[in-house]
Amino acid sequence: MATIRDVAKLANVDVSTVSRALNNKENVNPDTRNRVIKAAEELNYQPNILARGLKERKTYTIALLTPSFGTSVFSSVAEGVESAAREKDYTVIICKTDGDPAIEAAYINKLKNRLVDGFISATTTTHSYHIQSLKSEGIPVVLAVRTIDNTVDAVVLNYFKAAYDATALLLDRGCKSIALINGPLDSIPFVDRYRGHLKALADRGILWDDRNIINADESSFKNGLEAMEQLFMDQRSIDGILASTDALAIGAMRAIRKHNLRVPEELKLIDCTGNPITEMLETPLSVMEMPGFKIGQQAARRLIELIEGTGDPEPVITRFEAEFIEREST
Amino acid sequence: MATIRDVAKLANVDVSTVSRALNNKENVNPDTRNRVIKAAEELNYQPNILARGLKERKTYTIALLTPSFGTSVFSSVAEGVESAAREKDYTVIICKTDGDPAIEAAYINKLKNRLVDGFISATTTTHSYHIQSLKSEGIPVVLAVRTIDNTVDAVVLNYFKAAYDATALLLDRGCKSIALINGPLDSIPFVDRYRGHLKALADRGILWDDRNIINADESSFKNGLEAMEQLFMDQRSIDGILASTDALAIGAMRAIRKHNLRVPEELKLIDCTGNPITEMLETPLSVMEMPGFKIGQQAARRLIELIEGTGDPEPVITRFEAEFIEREST
DNA sequence: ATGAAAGCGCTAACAA
DNA sequence: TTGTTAGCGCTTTCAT
Repeated sequence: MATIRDVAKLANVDVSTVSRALNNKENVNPDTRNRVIKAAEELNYQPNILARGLKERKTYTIALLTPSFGTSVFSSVAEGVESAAREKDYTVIICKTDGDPAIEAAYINKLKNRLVDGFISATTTTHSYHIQSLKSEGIPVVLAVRTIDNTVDAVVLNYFKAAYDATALLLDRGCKSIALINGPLDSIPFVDRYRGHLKALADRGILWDDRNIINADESSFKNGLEAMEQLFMDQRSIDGILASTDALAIGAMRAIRKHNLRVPEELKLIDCTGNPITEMLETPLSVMEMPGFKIGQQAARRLIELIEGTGDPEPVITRFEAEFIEREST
Repeated sequence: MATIRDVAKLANVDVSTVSRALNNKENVNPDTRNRVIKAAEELNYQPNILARGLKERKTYTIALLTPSFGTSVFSSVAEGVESAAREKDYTVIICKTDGDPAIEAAYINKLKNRLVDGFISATTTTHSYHIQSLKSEGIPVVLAVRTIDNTVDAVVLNYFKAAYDATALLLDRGCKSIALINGPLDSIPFVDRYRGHLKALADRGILWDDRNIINADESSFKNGLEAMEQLFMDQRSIDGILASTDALAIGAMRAIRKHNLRVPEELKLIDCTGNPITEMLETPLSVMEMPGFKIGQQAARRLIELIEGTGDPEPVITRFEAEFIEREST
């Protein structure tokens, strides 16, 4: 593996000149620069990123903290992060935390010491202690999917509007009694959806029934299924469902199928996340699609701005809008 | 951020002693070691991995080359890799290649220069040039999901047996005419499944109909759907389907649903991959489950063996067996 | 415009 | 057992 020294020798200059030439610094004779570049090419020289990082105190790598990759919006977010990072010639380290604060803390503690230049935290969970402390140590962080407060950069969906619009749409389609299958209210995205749903109802002068709103402990298939079963048990004639996430929606669909209700004739459902999988189900779901890829991409771009000191030094919260995609559940 | 020097100063020893004490080397006085450890803790000292890597020519980082994370077995593989790597205190860099050899080559070229200690290539595609060249440069590589040949380490499923057993099972359940919806035959896993399927048929003395075997260009939802439509168009009375991957199976189910066939009464289906999502579908699929997580885990463990020079120096191909999980499609 | 030299934080060979 | 020292490959003052 060729080092800067080999290039210097071949080009008949000092290593410092090679460094200058290859990094497009001022004050290097065009001829010399060309000679250096040619030598570098000839030797297929690749700078040692460790050595450079040690000197520059910069690694051109970022860490992505995320609970999992599987069938959730986080896989799209991860793909977006990777894509934007690669564009800028950054590399991304994955840190699967299972949503466990201890694993998150261990990762942060290990990596912040000069193995990464910054962190993206993509999660819906609520604890924020480690993120805050990172922030206070001056290490660049950006949140994806959720916000904490206005002091830390974040890239999220306009959850409020997505839920508002979905509810309004269900109403427009003639639904008389709509239920919300939501996640835990200790997470801002779920709170916002809850509020959006209620506001849409209120704006139409509809009184809501608390029993039609289920804030499950967890956004999972099982919880979606159970929530729907509970709705059935209550014997009320729900004809519209707003599900906050894919897992919740898919779980609900399973219960609906078991009870032999026809979708969308007897019951309409809108899913507020809409990963690609929702298109492939036996009953393709109508969704307010959350652009996970774009969110990841923007989070990475913003993080790199923060790292490189370009762009707005003040925290910025970017909100994407969901797009309604009508399929067969409405 | 505390450096080794700070620790040395606090413990009143030389930096080399600190290094020895913290790395559990021989020949260090227990008292001194304790003093050093205490000082390190007090300062929350974390060794600078770049500096150590520069010296040791080792980064404790591995690269995972994979086409995508979304709804495919690769997300499980990635989770397995991350898990095993974290256990050994390694870190993993994700390299999403979209299956594009050029992106793969770019990643390899960038990272092999001392940013990673080795590579895991998780893909089903067929080209292997870059992997071979890595191997020939003496850089540790392990394949996951597919094999190339016996010269490079790999962790795979026993695809042959999975397809054989699934076919036999369908036959045992009374299917008279079974179709195989498979991926492209330039990929070893698909070839093996093809052979397993045929062998099971042959062992029962069943003549197969070539029209019942569809080797799609790509393992996608769309191809699964189209394959199934084609099977319907041929007007033959298929009563069993063996689908090689989730996407293919889910696509097939969509077509089956459209044609209003009852599953499993009129048509039984076994999916040969079985990611968690297949459990959540409206018709939960019976699967020969491919343990993606375990495969990723084992690939990472083997790679670390290779990196650290422990374990068998000869290439080893590990084959996991699929497990039949009966759900509602059989 | 170029070279000499220091130093990033660590490990390890050698000396004491 | 511990300290001294060199050096990993690079960037960047400071001289020239």
